[in-house]
Amino acid sequence: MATPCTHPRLLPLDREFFARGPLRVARELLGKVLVRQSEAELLAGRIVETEAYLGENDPAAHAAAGNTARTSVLFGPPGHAYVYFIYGNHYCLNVSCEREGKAGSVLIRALEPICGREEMAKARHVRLLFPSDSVRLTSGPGRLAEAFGITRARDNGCDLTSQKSGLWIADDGFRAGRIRITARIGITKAADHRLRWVIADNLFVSGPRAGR
DNA sequence: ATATCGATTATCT
DNA sequence: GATAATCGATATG
Repeated sequence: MATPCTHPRLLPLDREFFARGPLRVARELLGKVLVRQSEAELLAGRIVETEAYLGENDPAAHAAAGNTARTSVLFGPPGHAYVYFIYGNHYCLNVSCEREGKAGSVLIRALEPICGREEMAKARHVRLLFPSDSVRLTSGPGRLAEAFGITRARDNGCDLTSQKSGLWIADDGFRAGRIRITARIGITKAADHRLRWVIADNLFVSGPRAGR
């Protein structure tokens, strides 16, 4: 049996939180909690790694292609999920920011599991034999999406400021300690800007040198 | 420890 | 037709 989740209230952030520039939102999202609630399960993970995508003038951003069927959520109101499919295998989750009409988003790159580890392990096809195995649940954008059952069909465009969507971002009072800012990972265009925020020394941060 | 590669498909040129 | 905001496996130092 999975251990029950006992945690302070997980109330959603308000829309104004997201109605700011992606740099600010990327920084402020560190330490917040991504929550998935369905009839079957309650999943929660603390955000430990984010990246800012700046909108139409950022060559690395999907919004650089303009407002298309794929990217329309990015041009909509803030606080909504932009989910895209990549490399024929993986989904990734962004939150839209800025005011409606202006693109800009934050990619959620890694979480530290808070509750629902057993369910996440099942979704990820991972066996939790040692404590260190939990790193592979949510360390990386594709991994966390799989752990939370996030797909484009299910979640693209959903309101991350509402519990009714079943997927939201909460503040449980935790405040991130030391923070590091680095270049973004896995991109070829505009790769020289420091637009990635991580909680220093957190084992669940993705990429090399994050611990094992 | 780093490097390289295959998977597999939506989207854009 | 090429590429991509990734991951897991395999090879090599």
